[in-house]
Amino acid sequence: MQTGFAFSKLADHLANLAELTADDLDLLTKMPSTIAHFGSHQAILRHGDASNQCCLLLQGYLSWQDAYGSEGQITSISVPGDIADLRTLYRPCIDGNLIALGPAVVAFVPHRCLRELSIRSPAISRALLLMLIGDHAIQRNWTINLGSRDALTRAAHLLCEITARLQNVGLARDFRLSSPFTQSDLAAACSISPVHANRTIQELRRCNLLHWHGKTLTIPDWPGLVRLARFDPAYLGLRRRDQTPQQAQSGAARADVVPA
Amino acid sequence: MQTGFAFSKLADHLANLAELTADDLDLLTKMPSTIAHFGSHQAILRHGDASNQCCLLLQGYLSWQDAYGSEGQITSISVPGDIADLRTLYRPCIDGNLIALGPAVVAFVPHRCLRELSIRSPAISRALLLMLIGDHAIQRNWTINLGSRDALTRAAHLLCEITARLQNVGLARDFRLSSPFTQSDLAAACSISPVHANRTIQELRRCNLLHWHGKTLTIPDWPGLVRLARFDPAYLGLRRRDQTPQQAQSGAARADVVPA
DNA sequence: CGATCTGTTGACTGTTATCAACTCCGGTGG
DNA sequence: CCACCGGAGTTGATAACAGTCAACAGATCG
Repeated sequence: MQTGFAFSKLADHLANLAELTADDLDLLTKMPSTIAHFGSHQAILRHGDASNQCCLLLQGYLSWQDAYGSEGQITSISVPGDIADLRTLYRPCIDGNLIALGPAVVAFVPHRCLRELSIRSPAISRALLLMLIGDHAIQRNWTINLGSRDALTRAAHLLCEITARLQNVGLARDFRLSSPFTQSDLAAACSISPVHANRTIQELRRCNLLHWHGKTLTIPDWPGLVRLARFDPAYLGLRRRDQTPQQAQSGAARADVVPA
Repeated sequence: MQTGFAFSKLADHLANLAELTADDLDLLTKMPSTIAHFGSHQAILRHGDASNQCCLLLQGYLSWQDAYGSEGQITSISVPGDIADLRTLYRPCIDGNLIALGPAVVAFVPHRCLRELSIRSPAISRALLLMLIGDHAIQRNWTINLGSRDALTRAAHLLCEITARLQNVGLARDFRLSSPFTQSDLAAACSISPVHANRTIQELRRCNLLHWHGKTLTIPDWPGLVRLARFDPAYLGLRRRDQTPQQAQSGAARADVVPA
């Protein structure tokens, strides 16, 4: 399903939300954009900025933080194929700081182009709207995560979410994902202290649910992690288009989840 | 700004999001709906339900909870004029439980009618989209609230948000609001235990930031509460259409906020 | 090859959860 | 009219989870 052009991850993501035709994909390839590279913890957008373009993530991870000093709370994370600031297409104000977690490659697309694209392709217009709704559902799930889980299950749930979203765009198929972010980043996303994040990760390692060495992270026991986190991917709202063996395994794992 | 018909609060809300003409308001008054009353802690929608209508709140409060047993985490609260399940208009699946906090009056409007309305009035279509984006922003703010504040400031921030949103539709202008919900409800919304919620409320009372007797709640020192909670209403995304004395006071209070 | 960032560990503190008992209030039925 | 009942609010004692401080080890990079 790798289409080989810069927006292939975005195409995967959109195709998981709505039925896209070859014409729709063709329109995507012709979309003009500016490619930019960012270093770890570099700010891409800052609170109060004006914006007339969207930030499409091609490689790496981005995070929204409410403060860009040292350890501002992370309110969401973007993976490749995401449009991190899609909402600015509809309300062009930046109420947070968009920070790269590790090196990242992004494509800036003018709002104007996305609006033209929406007019020419109802399917893409619909997919963008569903992407917005999906972001909302993810945000609601973060509220649940912070509100009703302890540090261990919170971290486990976050890892499940990131992995599932990566698999959605063809990454992390073997439960091995690049992890350029630091333990402090994980702490900021789970709202725990960096020290406690460290101990939490050690606990996950001890349970053989996580290997994290250097900049690679592997999940040796996906069903186990899913069970611990009580992770149910339904909220991601994906059509689960291409059922690969890995996704079948993930599906089987889901059946293992103990009902709340 | 009370227009005197059933949807007046919705009209207020929409008008705060986009410029509405007399024709737009006229279309609203003609919208068919079914009125229903719900008792305290009664479920309006349940996880997994199918839905072909939206639930517009006329009176009272609604909450989304992830479990409807006893004390499931509350992920958001609706005030009059809100369409609690607006997202089902775009993706018709219910991923949570919609519960009344105290007695509530709602109007059910078929999705079909809202879609026709959107087609006939671009302004209302736009306002609905901005309402969705606004809900998203509120959700993001709940993530921040749970992630970066302690019990006292969390409760204070929630009170500020509810008050500001009520004022947005012409309620609680004198910082006196009906509070049919229990301390346990507040606890579920702040993700603290009911016992600790009680102690937190007492602390707010001791600081003269809150009077809560019976089913009425008053805020004697709005600037003080805003300062404690570091509440900045900007995220609500309102056009702040009708500047009343009370709202002017609120604006002055906002200037008092200590920068983060 | 030192500077700096990240990860790791131990000791201590503090906020919040949990448990249990009790009060207060509004309603309900005898 | 009163006794009773259940839900909500209140209080104290104790325990668990997580935050903070401080020091050090290891890696990475100029």
